[in-house]
Amino acid sequence: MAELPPVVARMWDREPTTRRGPRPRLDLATITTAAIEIADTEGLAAVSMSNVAAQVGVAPMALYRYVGSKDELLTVMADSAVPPPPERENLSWRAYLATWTRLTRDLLLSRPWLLDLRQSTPPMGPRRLLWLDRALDALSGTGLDDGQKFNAATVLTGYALTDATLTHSLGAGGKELAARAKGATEYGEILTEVLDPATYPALSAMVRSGLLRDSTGWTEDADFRFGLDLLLDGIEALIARPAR
Amino acid sequence: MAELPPVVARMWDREPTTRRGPRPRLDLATITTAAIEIADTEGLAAVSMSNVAAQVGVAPMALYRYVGSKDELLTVMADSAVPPPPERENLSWRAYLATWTRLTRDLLLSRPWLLDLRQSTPPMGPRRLLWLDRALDALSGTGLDDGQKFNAATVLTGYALTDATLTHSLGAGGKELAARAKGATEYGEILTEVLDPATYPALSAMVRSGLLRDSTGWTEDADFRFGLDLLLDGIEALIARPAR
DNA sequence: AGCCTACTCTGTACGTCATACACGATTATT
DNA sequence: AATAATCGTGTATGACGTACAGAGTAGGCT
Repeated sequence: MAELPPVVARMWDREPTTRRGPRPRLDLATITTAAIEIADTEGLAAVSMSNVAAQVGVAPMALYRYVGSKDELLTVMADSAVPPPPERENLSWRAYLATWTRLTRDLLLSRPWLLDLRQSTPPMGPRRLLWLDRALDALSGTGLDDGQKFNAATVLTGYALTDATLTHSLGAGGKELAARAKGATEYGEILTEVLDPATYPALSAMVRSGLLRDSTGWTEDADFRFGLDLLLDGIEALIARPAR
Repeated sequence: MAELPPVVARMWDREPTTRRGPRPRLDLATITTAAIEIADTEGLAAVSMSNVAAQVGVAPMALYRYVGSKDELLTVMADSAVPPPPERENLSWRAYLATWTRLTRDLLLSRPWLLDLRQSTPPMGPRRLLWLDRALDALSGTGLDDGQKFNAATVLTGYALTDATLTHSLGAGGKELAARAKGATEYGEILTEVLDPATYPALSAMVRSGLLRDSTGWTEDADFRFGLDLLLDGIEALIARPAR
């Protein structure tokens, strides 16, 4: 019976139940909720130990009774911010994974600070693992082997992440940029300004033909579906293939 | 003629050439190189304005003559750390994009701090855009429209990123974790310990059947190729399709 | 009942960080 | 030669993460 790292133990409520001293006035969930609320409203930068402590009405150092470090808090946040995965109903694997991926992306767009939170460890929280489980489960009747299923889930997660990053950085990030510089500074205009057609032939042709002028048209939902179908087609082809 | 945001102007050497005061003792490139060297050897956390300034032999505040903020420095680093893309030679689009994606992943693994550097703005530096250009160029004979080409490049980038993140977090990140807790704490063992088969049926079955026991076997190169082929198959199918 | 001990929260303190500001030195332009 | 812009430095500020010591609290033991 291996010993769990402390964060993991806390995330899974594996702390010993009977304790000695004064009854704790908080629990990890309250702290996490407060931190998430701050991140939602004021951004990840505003999530400081002081701010979180103030939010739950406690001295900053009190948080360290529940969390080993700020990094741990962020790790827990990254899991707690995730809602339960969608129900399978009686969807085909393909339909299920399509909404699974879409919801992943929507989550990342609704809580963009999750994008800033680089996970330096693989997912180990209950909620993220639940999502993973459901994706694997959806593929269970397909004859894929474990590694293939796992990789498929990885690819879909990655796609949601990339798409969310791009969409968000062209939306909000673009506005930040535009605010910083005086003139009109849409992404496309910057590229037009800067690209030399000789060294960037394909890209500058594309820019000049207008693709990036208005950020709609390639940040649209249709484009997300396009890439998603690409991936699902690939998986489908793999399933149809005899063996590896 | 739009006005460029200051970082962009600096990255593209669009600064006015004749200046008044004393001759600058540095330039952006030296600073960036020094910062990258620190990040390579001591990690991104060691990249502080003080450290970078010390590395180039200058007072911390001097850096602000070349860079508006630390964030800007990181943005420039993220571009400068990228080598030139591979030559097209006479490779098929598929072969080219395969090595293109693989090299992207290899770069991220060799400079893992790039993974920590979340880009809150779309790529605007000369080197990253060069990679983008080459990917688009490789698809130029395929009949895909601009949006499709762009999305294809996005998907491949995202895959490289996801794979690198996973591989890295299971390699180095896993070791960090194991160092923090006393016992043997391989990822698989943690999951075995923590997962309830009732609520995590698919995942716990997979874990118990041994997939994640040794991290080789699904961090291997074969698995990278697997996902990559998945994506390329998808793109190929799209090309073969009559129209959209 | 009463002591011990583990645990909770607080206050203070330290080192690090990004960066604002004012200054003297330097150089191209007038 | 005078002006004005630019460079590098030194100092200062406020925020941050967290180490540490201590005071209060309550369960487990005798």
